[in-house]
Amino acid sequence: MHYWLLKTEPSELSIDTLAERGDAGACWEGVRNYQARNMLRDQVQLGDKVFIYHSSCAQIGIAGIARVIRSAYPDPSQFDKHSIYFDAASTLEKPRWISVDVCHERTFAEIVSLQALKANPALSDLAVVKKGSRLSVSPVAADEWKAVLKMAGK
DNA sequence: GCCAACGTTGGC
DNA sequence: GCCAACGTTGGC
Repeated sequence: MHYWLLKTEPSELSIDTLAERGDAGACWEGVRNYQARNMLRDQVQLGDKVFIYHSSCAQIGIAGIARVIRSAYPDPSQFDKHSIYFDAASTLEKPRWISVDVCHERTFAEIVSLQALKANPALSDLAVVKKGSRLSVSPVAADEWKAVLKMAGK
């Protein structure tokens, strides 16, 4: 099992919205970066745990935990002409973009802020604390996972 | 709204 | 294949 960090703008899909979906979970769609796509396709596995990170918002940071309930499959939004994620160059036979499904596991009592993440020396390698990091999917080491849980309390 | 960092595009 | 121009991301 591996750990990941998934970025989302809460106005698009927040940890609260994810919680409302319950066991059905949500499709993690709209990843349009090849490096992130490759990780979704090749490495993210059923049962993996992910941190849900809120970006571009009032409270930036890790908001909670979700679990992968369906591994790599073609991102439906690439075929949807009405979606902002529509990609005319992608075909059913050769889909270009990949989704996974995740379901909510836990919302932290308080968001573990980016500031706090940056202040923790144990997390200096976390992609999200690095300047210019734009990957929407990034790996989290087991000890980093534990360190964040500790910061979240309990 | 600003701007640094990064990714993609396209002319050559 | 190089690289300048452009677009996007995302923290501040």
